[in-house]
Amino acid sequence: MTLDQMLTIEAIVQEGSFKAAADFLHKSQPSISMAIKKLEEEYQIILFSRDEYRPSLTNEGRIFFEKTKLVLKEFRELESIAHQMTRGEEVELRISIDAVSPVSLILKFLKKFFSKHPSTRLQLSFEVLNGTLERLIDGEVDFAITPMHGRGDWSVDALALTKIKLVPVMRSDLISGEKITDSLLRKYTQIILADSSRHTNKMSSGILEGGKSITLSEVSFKKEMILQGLGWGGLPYEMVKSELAKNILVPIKTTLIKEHEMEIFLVRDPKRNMGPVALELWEKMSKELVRSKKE
Amino acid sequence: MTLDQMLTIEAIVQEGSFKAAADFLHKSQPSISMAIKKLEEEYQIILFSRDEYRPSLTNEGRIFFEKTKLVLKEFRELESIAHQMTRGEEVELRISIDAVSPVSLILKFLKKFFSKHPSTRLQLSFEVLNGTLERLIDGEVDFAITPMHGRGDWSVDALALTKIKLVPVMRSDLISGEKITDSLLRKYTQIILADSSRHTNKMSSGILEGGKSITLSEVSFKKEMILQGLGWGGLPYEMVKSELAKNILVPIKTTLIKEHEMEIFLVRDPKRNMGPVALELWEKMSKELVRSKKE
DNA sequence: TAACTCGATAAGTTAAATTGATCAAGAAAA
DNA sequence: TTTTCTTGATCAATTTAACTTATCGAGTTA
Repeated sequence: MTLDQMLTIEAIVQEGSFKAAADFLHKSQPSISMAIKKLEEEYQIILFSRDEYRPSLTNEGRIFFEKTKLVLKEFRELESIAHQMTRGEEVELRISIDAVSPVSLILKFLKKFFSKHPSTRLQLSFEVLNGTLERLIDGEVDFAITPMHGRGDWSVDALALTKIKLVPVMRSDLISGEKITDSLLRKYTQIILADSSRHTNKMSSGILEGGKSITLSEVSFKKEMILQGLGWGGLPYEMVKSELAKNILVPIKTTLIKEHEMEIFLVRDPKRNMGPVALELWEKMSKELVRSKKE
Repeated sequence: MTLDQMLTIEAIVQEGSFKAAADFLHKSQPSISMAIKKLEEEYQIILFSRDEYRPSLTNEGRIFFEKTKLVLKEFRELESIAHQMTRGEEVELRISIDAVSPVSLILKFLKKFFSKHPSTRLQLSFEVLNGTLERLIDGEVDFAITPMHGRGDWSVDALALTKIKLVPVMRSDLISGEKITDSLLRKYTQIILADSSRHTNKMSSGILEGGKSITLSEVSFKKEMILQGLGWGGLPYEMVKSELAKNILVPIKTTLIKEHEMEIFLVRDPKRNMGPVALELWEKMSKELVRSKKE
């Protein structure tokens, strides 16, 4: 069975006769007859009844054709993807986002951007610390959105998007007005996000030496644990803004642990060539996100 | 793009090299190289990277192959259906059931039967009066389960399955102990099931001449309307058993309108040849349904 | 009845797939 | 290290298949 045979069946059903199907497919009539005959011989079934003047699907032919339509549907989608690739358009764009990034801001932009590129599928993954850049270097994603953690040993193109404030917080009722010191903090558990990289060196950021700590992999879990009073840890300001205003959480400021700003970058691998959609994303992202920062 | 090319990609990915794929597909290595080369030229994309010792899917190749797998999945299902047809097994069996039939009894049997034939799909349709037989004669279904309405002008094979009692009923509070006569009945609306046939002569059964009537196409609606007191009409005894016992509905017996028994037949078109599954159904249905009638 | 349609068939042509042989390059084994 | 094996690309020769033209009988339309 070949795709040509399936297309032939479809053409016959659509056009109503072998000859008309031949014209439709720019082939000769015997070619159509042969294609169907071979298919019928292969499975020893009769697909079309030729008893009457107009050919009609037999019972088995009808069932066969129903399934054939599904195969052709998938096939045409594959063809469409292939043609999109021919034009150089990306079929999918994969972006790895670090957990501390201003996710809602970024998602808002991405949603708008990809609504203009409906044939390019966005695939997001969320990583922690080195995980984002590792995925970029490994070629698993096309872009990373992440802080750079001051290290320049990655050979990547980075584009500053926005700044976030990382605030160490804990529940206000845990300390009840007491002054927070490093030694006090050591009594409580520090909730730490685990570096999600797999083969580059694991790194850490803002860890208080000598204290108890719990490591986990999801920033939403981290916030939840801090809110439950299970410990303290750094979270993006935007994420804890309302809890700080309501005094549920309080910012921590000691000699070792304090809030600090981080620059979030859009990062790409210069060794890999970007398609037109990726290029447009790269250019629009800086403009639009800078503008939205002003608003 | 051909199916062979898709199968070739799959074989390369699966076997890990062009040569291994060639062996797997019982072809020569240049044949594999050519198949991929042609595909790559057609869409001007590179599917496999040959830079390293082992070939690996490129980024585009990976996306292409992901969709290819879906096409092949549908294709193999079609092949499976075709092979099933080669063996003579029915892929689907369509049965048209008349609304007055003991549906739950029949469905119970069919469920059991088709659980033993998982590759044969059951397709049921519900019709009224001549609709079932018309669909059989038109070749739209393989079997009809229906009463025969005494007419022998259908050239079909019929197998008596079971008997049902058709009881004319109405709401008890509408008549409040009054004796039911034909003239009394004419004051109320008769709820009639419409014959669902499309081109043979419409027929009717048990209609009281000279009375008001409403015609509808669903037996469940008919029961609902009678229960709501909107009129009277005949319903299968099994369907109104509990309402009769609770005296919500009462049976009607006049000179013209009274309960009568109907034989339900399994009917097939002798002109059409049955596959093995249909044959088994034909044979088992009489035995099993007769047995279950005794129970 | 004549002109036209339908699809099947046969013979001849053409295009395509396939193969075997060979090559250079990389990997594995001695 | 050298040898041997395996990787895929390439070329020419062969085989296979697909396709076309011409023709047929049967059924339809004017």
